[in-house]
Amino acid sequence: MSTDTAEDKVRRERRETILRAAAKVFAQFGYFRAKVSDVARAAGVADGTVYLYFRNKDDLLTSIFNWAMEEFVTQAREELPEIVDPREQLRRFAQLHFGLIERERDLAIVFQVELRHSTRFMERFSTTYLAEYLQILREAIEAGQTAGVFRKQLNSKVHAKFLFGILDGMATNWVLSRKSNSLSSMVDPVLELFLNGVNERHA
Amino acid sequence: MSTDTAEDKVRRERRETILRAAAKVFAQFGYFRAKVSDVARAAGVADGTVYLYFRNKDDLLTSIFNWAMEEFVTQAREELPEIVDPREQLRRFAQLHFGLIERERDLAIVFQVELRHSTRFMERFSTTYLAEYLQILREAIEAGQTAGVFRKQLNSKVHAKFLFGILDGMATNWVLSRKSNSLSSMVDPVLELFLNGVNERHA
Amino acid sequence: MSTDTAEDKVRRERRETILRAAAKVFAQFGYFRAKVSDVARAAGVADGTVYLYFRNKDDLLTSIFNWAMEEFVTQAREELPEIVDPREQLRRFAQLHFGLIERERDLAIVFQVELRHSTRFMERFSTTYLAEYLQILREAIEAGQTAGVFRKQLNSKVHAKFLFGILDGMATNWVLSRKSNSLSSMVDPVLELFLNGVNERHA
Amino acid sequence: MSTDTAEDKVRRERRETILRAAAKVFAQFGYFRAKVSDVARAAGVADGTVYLYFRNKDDLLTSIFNWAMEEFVTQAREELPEIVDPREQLRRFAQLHFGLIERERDLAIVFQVELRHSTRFMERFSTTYLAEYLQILREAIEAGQTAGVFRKQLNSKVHAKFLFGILDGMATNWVLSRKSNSLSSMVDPVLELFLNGVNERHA
DNA sequence: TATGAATGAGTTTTCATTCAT
DNA sequence: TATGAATGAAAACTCATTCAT
Repeated sequence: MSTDTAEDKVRRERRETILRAAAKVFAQFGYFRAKVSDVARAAGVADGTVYLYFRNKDDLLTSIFNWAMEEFVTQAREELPEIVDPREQLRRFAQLHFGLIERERDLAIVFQVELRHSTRFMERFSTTYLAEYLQILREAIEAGQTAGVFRKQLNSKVHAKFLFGILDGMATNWVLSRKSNSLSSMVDPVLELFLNGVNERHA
Repeated sequence: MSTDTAEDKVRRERRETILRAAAKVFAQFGYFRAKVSDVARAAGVADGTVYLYFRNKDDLLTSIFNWAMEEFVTQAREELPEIVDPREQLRRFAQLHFGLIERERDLAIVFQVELRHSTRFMERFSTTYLAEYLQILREAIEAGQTAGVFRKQLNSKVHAKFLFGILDGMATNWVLSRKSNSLSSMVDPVLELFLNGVNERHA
Repeated sequence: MSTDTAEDKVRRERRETILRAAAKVFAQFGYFRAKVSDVARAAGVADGTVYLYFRNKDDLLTSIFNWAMEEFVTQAREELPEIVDPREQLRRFAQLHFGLIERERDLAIVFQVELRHSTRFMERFSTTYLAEYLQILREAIEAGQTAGVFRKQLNSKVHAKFLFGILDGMATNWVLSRKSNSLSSMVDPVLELFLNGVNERHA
Repeated sequence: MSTDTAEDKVRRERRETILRAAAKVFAQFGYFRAKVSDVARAAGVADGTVYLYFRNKDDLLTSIFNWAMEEFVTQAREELPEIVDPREQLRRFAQLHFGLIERERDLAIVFQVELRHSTRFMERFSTTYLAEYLQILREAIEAGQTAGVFRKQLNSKVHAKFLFGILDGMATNWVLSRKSNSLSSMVDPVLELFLNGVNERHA
């Protein structure tokens, strides 16, 4: 407790300021076209200050990634267990996913677009957060199979990937399209499609 | 016709050599990390020669994009009309999509990963080829609705996007994952899911 | 006198702490590669504190230089007059020189290596301390000539430079070599050579 | 033969132009204060061109070092065997040393001053060229001992170091002093001192 | 048409120094 | 006096593009 001083707080806040500025600038220009000095200016600090909080330009990207993923996975792990119906779990999961994307558009652009061209990020993503993401989906699907609402013979791992693919693809589309009609409003149609696809009645 | 001399042919072939080299190099290093001289070396020509066939580095990317999209759309426009069942049209469409991705892995990496971080490309893609892609899907869906095999009340435009989202997302996953179990083999499960989702029986 | 308060003493001591830290750090990394913050850390003070005692990084180097030279020249000026034989004066001088180098290895590295690349330092060194150093040697040589133990026709100024050149060169070698067998033990062989070279018997 | 084309020659000459420019600029400003763009300007080429011939700034320094040392050692190895009297061999060696220093003042400044603060260079120098330099001196001294003109009991290795120390020290002094009265003219006095010091008559 | 050496604009990163606390 | 976070100037190095051959 006593270790979290006022100075620590100031430090944490400034770090987040720079991180949000980086997300904004990377979202606007793309990671490679963005200059560190753009980030600094957007954060209202001197160029050198960025390097007091982050090792280098690359570390900014990594940190955005970790920040966003942790927020999402933590939230999902907290909320979902409270929901009984597996179908509603999946719906809630999609809402969380799309909600975060909508709330943090800059982060989302970076995440959906900029991070994808880095093998390193993608490998790390695949083995850590994505694995966790898919695991959460899989648990819900298997719960649904156990509960008799999803067809038993479908491969929960494959269908978890399907659902991720759909949600991720739509997120990318939304992020890349200017018009920006609500992404959240797509949750119900998408889930309807998916749930129809896996529904027990259609064995 | 008579203007398409042997020299023109040589020129066209060398252009394609460079383009394939660019796809390979961009796929390996990423667009921004790839050097024009890497492309030149991979193509077996001098650095300057690249500029005799392409305006600049950016033009290489644009050209890869157009080349790949044209091949795909042309093929789809040719083959699909010959298929009667709208469900088989969709399946064939997915096969074409995944087949191209598998056959031209370098192109696919560039297309799925590198092109995505360019707003300019994505805007252009959205308004031209993607529009055409979605239009093809939409026509098949509407044909299915007319034929009474797909639910009438579903929004053909939205569901075309769904299917694109799923296919595109899976293509990205396949491209980014090392393991590379067949992508084509996923066509049937994916289509099963989608067709179940839109099937008339599940109104 | 009464102005030399306890506070002054604290100040003087802290100044020396920083100076020794600077010598150590410069010796280890070289002046240009050494950071002021390295010096501060080695001295156990904050970066800013260094600037309360020294104008800038350069002033640290200048101050090391003056400190070392003053100690040496003062000592030589005190001890040598008490020695009668000019040959023993030269021997004692060499002992003082090598003894200081051995005792203050960090200072010596800075002095022998780091200071040499600065024209400014070397000019200042040449016109002040080196001049004094050579003057001391010259006086001993001339005393030897008067006493009839050194050849009269040799140029005392030139031979003072010779001896400095030998001693300085050996000091540099010792400083740069890892092995570090005693430098002091070289005093006698060196002096034997030099004294043979200038001995009256070989006119 | 046929491999040394006109292009190779142009390349070699341009490399040397840049190397000489680097020596000049490093000599004037010191290695750390000199900018690569200063070197480029002095050589009459663009900044980037420097990097077509040298890996980095450091490589410029290394290359100056190798160039100078190779020229000296080669020349010494060629000329000395033709001289019979070991005393004249030493004298000729000193003339070559001082002659090179005088002829290539920029190189000499870099060599005597700039290179000395680099542990890396000094280690390399000590184990390669300096070792060869000392070996040449040692052979001459031992030849003198065999011929009965130098005292047998003196340690040839130690005295080779002495002579190097004297010559190197004088070279450094000459290089650092503006006045620049001839360095070559010091060869005879220095050698007189040294030869007197090692002369057989003074056992 | 093909070449590849030369160019020089552009960007990340470091670190001496300052100054509010 | 002491601190150390913030500053921003400065420089090495890269690489897309040009152009003389």
